[in-house]
Amino acid sequence: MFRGLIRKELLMVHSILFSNYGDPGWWPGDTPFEVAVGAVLTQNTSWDNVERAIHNLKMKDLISPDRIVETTDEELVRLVRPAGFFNRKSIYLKEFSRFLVDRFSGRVENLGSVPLQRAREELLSVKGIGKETADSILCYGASLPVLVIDTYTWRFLDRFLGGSFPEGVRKGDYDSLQSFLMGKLSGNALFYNRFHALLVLLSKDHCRKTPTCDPCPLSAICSFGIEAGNRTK
DNA sequence: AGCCAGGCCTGCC
DNA sequence: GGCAGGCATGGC
Repeated sequence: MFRGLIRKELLMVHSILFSNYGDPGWWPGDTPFEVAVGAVLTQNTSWDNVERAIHNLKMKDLISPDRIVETTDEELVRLVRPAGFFNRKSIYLKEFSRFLVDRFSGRVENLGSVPLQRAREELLSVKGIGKETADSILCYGASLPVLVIDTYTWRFLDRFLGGSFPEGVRKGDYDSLQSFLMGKLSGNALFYNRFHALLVLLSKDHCRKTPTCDPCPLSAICSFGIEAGNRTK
């Protein structure tokens, strides 16, 4: 049977998680460009490995689109290596940097100078920038009102709803889940920022392969937690 | 030892 | 327009 998911319930999730975790203060990074670099490097990669790569770039003063553009591919590959997929990611970073310099004066913040949908499309035209990476750059780098969808978001929702998805949302369909959640939440940039970040914190603590629902802050309203609770009684 | 981690591109069909 | 296969490191 289909379990509904309404605005009120989603706001409750946010409220509970915010009380539990506080303001996540995302995304880690000293500058918007560093946030964007992290978004590219973390593709299918643990954050620990990304930090090593960012550290390497910082040591060479390369957290700057102008500097990355003028760096040799060999050097970039060497520095990005700890983040994995280094042959691709080094190219992605350079393509993104060139795009940013050419189109937005090298400033991630300037993505907000054009209509949001337009900025997203332009980002998606860059090789190596897919939907999640584009939205991460827009939300966490440029502080624009976009909700990031990632594997944590899917896993949370799957568990929370007990294996089903809302009407119109199909598993793996990024745009459908994003428009569903943003339509329900109708939040501002800060709200979307926090909502996604809080879901990641929750998922890392509780929504793993072998879920640890006790003491999950959502156990009272999550269908998976309720089932687990019932089983133990 | 093998699986996993905040994807994305390419080449098939 | 969906779907496998490839990409690669470091931690557990």
